[in-house]
Amino acid sequence: MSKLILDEVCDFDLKQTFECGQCFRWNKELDGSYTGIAYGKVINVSQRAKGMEIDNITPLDFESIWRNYFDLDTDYASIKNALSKNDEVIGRAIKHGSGIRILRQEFFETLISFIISANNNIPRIKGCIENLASDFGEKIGNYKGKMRYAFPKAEVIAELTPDDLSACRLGYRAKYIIEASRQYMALGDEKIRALTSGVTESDEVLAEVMKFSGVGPKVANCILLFSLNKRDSFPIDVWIKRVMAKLYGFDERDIAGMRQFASKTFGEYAGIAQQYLFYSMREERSE
DNA sequence: AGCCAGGCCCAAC
DNA sequence: GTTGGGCATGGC
Repeated sequence: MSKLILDEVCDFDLKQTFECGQCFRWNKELDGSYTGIAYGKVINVSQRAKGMEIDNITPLDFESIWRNYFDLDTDYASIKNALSKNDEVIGRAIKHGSGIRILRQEFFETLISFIISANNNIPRIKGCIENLASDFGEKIGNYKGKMRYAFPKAEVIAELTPDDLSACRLGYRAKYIIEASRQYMALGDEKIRALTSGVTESDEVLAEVMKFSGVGPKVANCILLFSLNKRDSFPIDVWIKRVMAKLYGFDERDIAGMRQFASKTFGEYAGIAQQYLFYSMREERSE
């Protein structure tokens, strides 16, 4: 394990990317760097003037895992330009979170994490997921003085009972994640590959993902956006309802109207636009 | 203390 | 197909 320095990574702000609500296993260190876990690995990332520095990584892992995970081959500058060109409101939202990148997260982890996210708040979601990992995930090793755990495998959660999960404090969601894990196992590798590979149309993937227990329209759209590479997905939660009401004058109950507007205005990048809106709205709250 | 949180399920229209 | 009540837990 060693350090890796990446110069010239554009449009990547660690705080904005890790604290925009898309991921739950990245935590800020005292020095301002972030330590995170994905794909059974733990790395630490520091912001540098023109890029980033990564600790506890191998060059092979960078190429096979992290380049894709951080979406480094996507040109966010051109996406931001395309979005701003047709709509000046989104242009202002982009200024708040111009360094957001949409991570490409693992399917099963994203599925379970966003089932847990329903009617829940981000600090508690993170706590629940850490409980799950430390109770049922494989040990990765010690890093910065703490034992680190991978996200549990589907085959492990599928065999649990709600009682086994009581210490994780999932509340009524425990039964959903057990059932969803069983459904995931029952899908089989081939079907899962079809969903994750990107060959299937968004509508069809959405319908398939919504079959999971505990997954409704909002959670499904998050899974498509944050894991299944469907950047046109537009998750609508309470924060997006608020920001759409405030910036575009929608009635907060008009979900269908918002979805239609997002598709028409933001097109294939609706999900990325959604992240800028979400982040700008939450920034405002914390001021 | 009480409202709220990256909503979903299920029964009743 | 749509609507509304119920829901575990704990952050703020």
